[in-house]
Amino acid sequence: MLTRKAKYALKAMLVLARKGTDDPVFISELAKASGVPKKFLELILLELRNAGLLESKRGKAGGYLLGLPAQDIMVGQVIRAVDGPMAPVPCLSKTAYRRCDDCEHEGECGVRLALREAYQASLAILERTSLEDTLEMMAESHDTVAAMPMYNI
Amino acid sequence: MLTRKAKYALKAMLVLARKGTDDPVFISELAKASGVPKKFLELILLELRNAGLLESKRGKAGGYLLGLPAQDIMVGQVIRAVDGPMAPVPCLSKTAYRRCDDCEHEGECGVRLALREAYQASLAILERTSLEDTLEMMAESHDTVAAMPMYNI
DNA sequence: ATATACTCTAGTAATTCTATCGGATAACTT
DNA sequence: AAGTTATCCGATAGAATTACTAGAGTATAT
Repeated sequence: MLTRKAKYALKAMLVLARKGTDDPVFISELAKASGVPKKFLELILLELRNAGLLESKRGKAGGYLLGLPAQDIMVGQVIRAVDGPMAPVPCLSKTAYRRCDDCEHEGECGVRLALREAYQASLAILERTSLEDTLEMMAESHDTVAAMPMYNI
Repeated sequence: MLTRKAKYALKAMLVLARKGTDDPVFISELAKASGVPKKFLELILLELRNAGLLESKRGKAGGYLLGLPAQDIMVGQVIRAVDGPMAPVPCLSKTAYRRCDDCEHEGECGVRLALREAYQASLAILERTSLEDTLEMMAESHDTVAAMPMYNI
């Protein structure tokens, strides 16, 4: 399960991506728009900024804005920035590889092999789905709903 | 990240699958073979049994054995049995669907759409990869290692 | 009977998650 | 220069989850 933190991060990033402006947005505004507790969001935005996904401006008229174009920020990057590595076992992680302390022959580790393909498939998609792509899916799904016949007039 | 519990569950199930016998195996034996703390394993095996993936025999000469043929037990089932639903957000879960309390229009929820494909891809693989398949992969990877030229004679 | 092995309910220490507090720092305004 | 506004950041705290462990109970083979 995704942590609340990662969920909040995605929400906030999507709000910023949809806004599409070059003017920074206040945390308070983002908090309201995304429904995330302001103080918690502060923390999250800071982490996203330290990961290079956001830029910030301090002082009056400060706030946050995307650090890259929305099509260059991948869903996987956002999750990884706040939740850490996504791999089901450390020995499958690309960004934070670590040997499992409990298995001696990694090459033949059943758990690793059982999860490997599933993880790779999921990762491939998370690493090529951008915020922009997500916005498009949102627009489409909205159209779909709107295009559905209204029987209950 | 997979919990240790799920990892232990997979390990134990794989030991049983490899054994391939119809005689029950002691928890203590299983604990030694899989490197899982015995008391903890007890708990895990019980859950796997309650999920129908294992059968048990009580009393002297008791123990555990697979409840189904190894090709009919899927990696995803094992994980779900001990860790609960695998979906990144409850509104994507097939087995434990729940509306997210924080998003009102589910159809247009960005988080849901951002994760949907990746989750489906991963799930599809976890639900069609059996213990038997995993054993085969283990054997293959073992062969591969063994077949590698030995330069350091 | 009795020894053996699973069953099952609690409990617990450690860690992680989900925030919140409060003050420091930066920048804009007047 | 002073005041206002907003981010920065370290510390903290309660709740939930994880990873076990204890111990009493129950079934079964011999």
